Amino acid sequence: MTKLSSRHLRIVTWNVNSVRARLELIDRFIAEKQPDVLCLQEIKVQTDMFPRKWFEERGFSHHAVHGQRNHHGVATLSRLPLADIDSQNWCDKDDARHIASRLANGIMLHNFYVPAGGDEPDREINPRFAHKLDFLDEMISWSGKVKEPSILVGDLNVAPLETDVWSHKQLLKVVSHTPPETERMEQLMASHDWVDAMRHFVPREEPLYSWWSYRAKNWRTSNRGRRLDHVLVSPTLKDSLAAMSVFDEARDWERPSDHAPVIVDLDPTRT
DNA sequence: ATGGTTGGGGGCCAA
Repeated sequence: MTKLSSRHLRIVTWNVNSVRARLELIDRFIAEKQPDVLCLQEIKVQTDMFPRKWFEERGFSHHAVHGQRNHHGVATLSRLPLADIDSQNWCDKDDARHIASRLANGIMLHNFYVPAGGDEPDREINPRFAHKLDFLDEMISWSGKVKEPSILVGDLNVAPLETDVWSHKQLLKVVSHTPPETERMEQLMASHDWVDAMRHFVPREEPLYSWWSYRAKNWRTSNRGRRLDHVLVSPTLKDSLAAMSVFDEARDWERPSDHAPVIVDLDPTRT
């Protein structure tokens, strides 16, 4: 919007819950916030049906898309060139849950959609929860080999801190905030010394959410949110962090996603 | 303790 912010590299992560259902929302978001790189999750469309032209018309001519029918799917759309586009399978499934790409300044950008894990937080009776824990374990060992400088974004479906949920006590047995998940999140952070870019700007004592259930009426007043979306940066990128915001206004727009976009500005002179 | 909403797809399942 301002000339000042145009000096920054603006990266956004947003679980849109179907890209095709959200084009008007994304259009408005692009116009208002002028992102440079959009990392979307849950695009819910197969790769060859992704609306590439629609994004090209809005200046996002560089695409890294990993989609599938029905579920999941991730896409990174950029105004700046993307190189080394790569995706891989996780937990020996061909779910579309990850896409990697490299920005011109050499930063590797990893866009993830971690399994939600179902309702029952018991891996013995809930295979979805078992899959989620296995996926996180695989991410932890993979992350230990990630080279700097990298950025890991996405819907990780884990709210790691007590202040990342509306009630720590009431959510301890609710999938997304159980000890086996939050412990794995800690291990993931330690595996690369990732810097939590959101908490870099908001003290850990303060509530910070990025998702509010569709099922709650008056989501803003009841504010039963969770921080499921994350932006992690390599230690060498810490000094480039310039600003962060959860754009919760978009949760109030017509036909919203249940996730709000998370916006992070980097100072490219410090990357 | 329960139910509440949304999207994809083609009839309930996943979130």
